[in-house]
Amino acid sequence: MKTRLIIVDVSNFIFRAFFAVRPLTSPEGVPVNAVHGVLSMFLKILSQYRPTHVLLARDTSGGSFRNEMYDAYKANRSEPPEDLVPQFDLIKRLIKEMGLKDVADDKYEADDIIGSAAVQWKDKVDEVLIASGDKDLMQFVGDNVKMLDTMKDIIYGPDEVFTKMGVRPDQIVDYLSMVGDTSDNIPGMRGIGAKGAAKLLAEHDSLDKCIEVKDTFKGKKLTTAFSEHLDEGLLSRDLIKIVTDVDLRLSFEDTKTEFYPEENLMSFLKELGFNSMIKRMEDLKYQLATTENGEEGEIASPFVHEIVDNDKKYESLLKDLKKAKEIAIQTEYDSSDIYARTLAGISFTYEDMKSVYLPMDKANFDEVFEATWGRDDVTIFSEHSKVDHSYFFKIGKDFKAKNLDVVQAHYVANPGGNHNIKSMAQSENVMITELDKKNPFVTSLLIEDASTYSGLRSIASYRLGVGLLKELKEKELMEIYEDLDNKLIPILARMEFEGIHLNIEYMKELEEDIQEKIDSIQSKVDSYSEKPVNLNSPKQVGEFLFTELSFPVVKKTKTGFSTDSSVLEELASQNINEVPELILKYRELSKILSTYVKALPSLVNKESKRIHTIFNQHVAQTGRLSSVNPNLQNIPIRSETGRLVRKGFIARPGNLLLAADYSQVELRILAHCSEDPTMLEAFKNDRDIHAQTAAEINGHAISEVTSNERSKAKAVNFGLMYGQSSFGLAAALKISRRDAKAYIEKYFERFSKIKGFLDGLKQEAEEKGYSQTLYGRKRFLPDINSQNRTIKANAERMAINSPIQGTAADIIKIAMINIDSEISKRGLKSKMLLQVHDELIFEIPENELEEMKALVRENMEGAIELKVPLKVDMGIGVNWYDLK
DNA sequence: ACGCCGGCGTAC
DNA sequence: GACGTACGCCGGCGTA
Repeated sequence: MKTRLIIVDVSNFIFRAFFAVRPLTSPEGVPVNAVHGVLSMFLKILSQYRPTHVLLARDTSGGSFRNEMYDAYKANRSEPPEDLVPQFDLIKRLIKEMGLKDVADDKYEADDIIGSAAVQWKDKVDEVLIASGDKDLMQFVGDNVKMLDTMKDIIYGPDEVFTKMGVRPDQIVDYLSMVGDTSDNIPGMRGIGAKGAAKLLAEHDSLDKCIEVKDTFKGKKLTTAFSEHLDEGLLSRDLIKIVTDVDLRLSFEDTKTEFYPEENLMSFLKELGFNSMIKRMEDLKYQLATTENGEEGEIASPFVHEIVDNDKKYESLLKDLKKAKEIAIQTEYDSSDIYARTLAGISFTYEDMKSVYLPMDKANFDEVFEATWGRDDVTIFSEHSKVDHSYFFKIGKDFKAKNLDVVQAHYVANPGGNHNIKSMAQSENVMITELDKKNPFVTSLLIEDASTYSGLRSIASYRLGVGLLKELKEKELMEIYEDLDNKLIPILARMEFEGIHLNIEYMKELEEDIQEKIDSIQSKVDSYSEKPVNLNSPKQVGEFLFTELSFPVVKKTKTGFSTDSSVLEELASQNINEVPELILKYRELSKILSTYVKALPSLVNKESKRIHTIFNQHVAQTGRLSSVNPNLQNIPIRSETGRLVRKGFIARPGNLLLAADYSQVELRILAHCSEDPTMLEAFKNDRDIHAQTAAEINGHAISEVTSNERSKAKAVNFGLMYGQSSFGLAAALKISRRDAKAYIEKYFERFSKIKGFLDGLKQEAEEKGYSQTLYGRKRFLPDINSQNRTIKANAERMAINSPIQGTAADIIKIAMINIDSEISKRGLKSKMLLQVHDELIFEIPENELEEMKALVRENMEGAIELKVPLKVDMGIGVNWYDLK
């Protein structure tokens, strides 16, 4: 077995861990986040990089000989943060309990210990890995010495060092001597930067050689650097140079690592409250035990990745698949193009720790399908089942198996979490640390790498799937997953697959029209300025308005003057000149041009000639969908110019577009939940809700409400669902804070049940730690009991908004599911194309119009029974613009 | 050259 | 500090 020594820069680990891990305290109230982070990194090193020997290098609290050499050495370092200080001793104890060997020395820094160990022991071992983020240590990289960045999972050998730094490892000292190192307050040579240093060393090889020929240098910067700052360079070099003959007081053999978590360690972890770490330890023990007999010259991995490369293996895979009740499947496509992609390979996991990779050229897809997705007595765990669904639509296959999409399930169980496979594996203790974040196409990989890459993912899905089934049940979220989100997956796949037609010629014309207007505005603005102003740059606009033209500053952002539309409107109202108004117009037009008119045509699919957005169902924390590439949920409608973009979205010949949108769905949900009699009554009688609100507040009849009164009431109706304060309302309505406050008070007097309901939402969230929709979808709000007022207030607004927004999202999901099933039951040709939160858009053959209108209305209005009716408005047209 | 972030603006 | 949920463009800045 190959031997591998890993030397860990503990100090570097501690600081990185402290800042990377959120604050955490032990049951006794001691901060322990850095301890947790460091332990996590140790475990990762042990499980992922399988060292046979480990040495931990520590700093001591006092300075080193370098401080005697140079007063300012590390002078820019501040004291360690208060919360970190008590953790140093805990980490020392952790190292002891883990049985790891560490070295520290009063006179030297961790770097010197690392350098000494690397140099003194490198011939005794096959490979040395230095685990640190410190560039300085790259000077030791050589044939069998490498740097390991555990945060990024990158190993730097000589070539990688050259790629990253532009110099060879043996030039690193000279390189840093010239460039300097701000983190250690090492001056370097003023006037020489990264590029310059790399160039000099490429030409002259070393700093000494550069000094020999410095008189031939051209250019002021370079000659000054070598005449005036050479001393700093030489001092820097002495500081950077790492000592390699420190007496380590222990032998290479002493660092041999046999890691068996013992009772003392476990009880220490319990003291710290690291319960999940205990499970990771067990896993690690299991992994280490199962892989002790790695092959000669190999570093062992606990996972087995098989490749199906002959008929016998293929037949045996099919046999195994047919028997399995739970299969994790990782499909690998050759492209992200929904029409062009084909399946390149599949990785299967049906027993723990093992994957089987099937390159599709070795397989009969129909047979594979029948053994897996085509069965109704199997559960399939996978990472992106929507993609598989749309692929099966394309090739005409019927997905019958029970589907557990681990991303979607993880989202339902933890809507605020991160759902990429690597972070899920980490947070769910699945212990697959070998995963990396990249998502290459397997067609760009060697088959061995493809099988490992894909196989790790199928293994992760398998382990995640098993855990998530349990978690969904425990959190009472199984119904949300099964009845809503999971059922929606194939429907979204179908919508994405259908896409929507874009009239490219029209977009081209619109582009020219708008560009012309923009150019004319730009030239008008330029006449007010000495130099041309890039109106797309808030920085330049700010300097132009507030410095050159001396407009009064309205508000600031953290980087400078604010120039947003509210500021520009304020400036425009001062009637000083036309510039603020011109900029407002410019902003509006350039937004439409760049984000929509120019961008959309480039996203038309070559083959289908349509735009295929991707609907994400695991992003918005309330349960809403989101739409990307492009986002078809924010196509302009409010301004007329923007609205013209909608004319570009057209129906197929012989078809019409039908838009059906819920009227005031969120306010109806609010009325239902709060049971406010006035509001219930207004909706039951289908009154104009905002006018009715205004009538109530102002104490007169609905017929006497002015448009100003109505818009005030509308602003409050919306604002209160977002948890808006009087401050926010005042800003929105441009009225005084006092008036806004009085208005809100009057509102709550008149709608007293609403106040009680909203307060109840906050209180419930405080007690339970989460908010909930009518259907039971949860959003966890860990900040709801924060001591920090701002953070708590934020969480409170989420506690108010999420149940309302989330219930609306649940309702439209149900409508979509029912409509889809009704369309297929009746064999209609109509297609659901888009969802825009409270609106569905269909493409309908003309002869199905009346039937579809009735069907859509019935299923949208009937999606849920509330104490008020749900109301749907419809529009029909040949393009999206006309749907009003 | 590329990636990330802030500012801004679009939708519901 | 102050209005919830998203996505994407651009400029500017740092190399994460």
